[in-house]
Amino acid sequence: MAIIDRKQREFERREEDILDAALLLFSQPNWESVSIEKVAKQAQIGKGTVYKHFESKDELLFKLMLRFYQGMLVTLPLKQTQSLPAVESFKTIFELVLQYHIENREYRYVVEYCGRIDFKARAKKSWRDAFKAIDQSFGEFSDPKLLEAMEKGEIAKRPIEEIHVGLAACFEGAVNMLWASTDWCSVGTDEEIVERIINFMVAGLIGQPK
Amino acid sequence: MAIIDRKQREFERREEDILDAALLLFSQPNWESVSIEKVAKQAQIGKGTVYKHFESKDELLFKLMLRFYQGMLVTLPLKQTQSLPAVESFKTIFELVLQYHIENREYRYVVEYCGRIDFKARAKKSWRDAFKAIDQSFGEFSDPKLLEAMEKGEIAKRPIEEIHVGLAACFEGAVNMLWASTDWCSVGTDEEIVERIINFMVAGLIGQPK
DNA sequence: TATTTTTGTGACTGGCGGTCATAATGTGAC
DNA sequence: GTCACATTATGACCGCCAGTCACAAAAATA
Repeated sequence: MAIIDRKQREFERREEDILDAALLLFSQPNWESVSIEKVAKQAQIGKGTVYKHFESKDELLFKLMLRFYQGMLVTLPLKQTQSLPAVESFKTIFELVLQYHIENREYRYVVEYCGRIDFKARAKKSWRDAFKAIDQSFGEFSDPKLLEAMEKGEIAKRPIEEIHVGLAACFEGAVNMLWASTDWCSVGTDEEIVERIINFMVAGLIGQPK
Repeated sequence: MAIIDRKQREFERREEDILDAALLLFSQPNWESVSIEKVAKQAQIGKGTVYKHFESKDELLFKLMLRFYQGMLVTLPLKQTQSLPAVESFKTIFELVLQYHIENREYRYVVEYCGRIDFKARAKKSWRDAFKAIDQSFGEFSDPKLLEAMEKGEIAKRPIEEIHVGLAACFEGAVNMLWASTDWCSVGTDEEIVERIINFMVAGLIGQPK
């Protein structure tokens, strides 16, 4: 048993090694031309071995994306915002999430790749489920706060889905902006973008009194 | 001269033919596996001929994307919204733009492809300029309305960039949602998404009184 | 040590984007 | 009509990649 455990651990450690090597290469602008063979070389193993751990390049990228979002979920509840008024609390969370994206910019190509329409379309059911679980975590984290804030009249009363969809769209667009900004027509520094987006999101969050 | 003109026209017509053939193939879910050779076959010409018109597959896709946005610019001013109050006018425009995306769903893979971080990173200067010009058209179309609405107190006074960034992010996220919805965990029908997003955007547009 | 099982490997396959020598076509002088 | 020349179209070819698989190396077991 102890042997199986050790082997198991070694196997998993190697998986982490591959992921680390892959992220190192996939964080470079030329990431599209990074082949599995190069990842294998970086991890100092053979190409075939990579396929013992990940059944496709897509799965390797998907696992990296999962690591990114799980890391985000971990950092979120650390900052205690209970004592703040709801709107301030959400503002802090928005800032945290956007900041996390800025600080973990090395994942940008990977995360964007996994957000592509056709990546999603060919994603296996288990991947969709993993993704849904993350979405759900966010919902569980924020929905009680939202409902309470509506009850207290701090934000306009309306179907919670409206806020979900609005914030999700805004986040997605904002992240794309932050991650692409250096390469494309810049729309300002990261800080400027964050500040502007957050003001806009807060306004959308509060909503208009009926 | 007349001959050059005719040849020129024929050449351009063939370019349109290639673009049409390409869109037909690139609008299918398997678009990623569509090679230039298949596009050529669809257009009933040789592979090399395609490269006489477009210096790379990227350029072909870029030209298609331009067609999409130019089409959008054309449809926008058709709907006269001058007489409406600013907020209602913007609401109508939001709806028009989102509707245009829904109705021209066949461009979704192409437009998404050209929005990728690394596509933008390797884009030639002339492509960036073409894109900037489109952005500018949107600005010229909406900025006067925005400033007037601020003056009249219909929306909160603040730097116009805040609205730009917020709306742009929201649009981008919303479009992604609409275009991916069928393939991914659905967040509602197109109509529901549009309605929710628009409410959110309007709230963000109006902003909070200081 | 000998045998079996597990794990690691890189040569190989089919298919891609892009190139380029060559073929096909069109043009204008005579 | 024909011929020399210019223009345009072509697909065989190159280097490269994702993924496979027959086999080699290593580890476990006897």
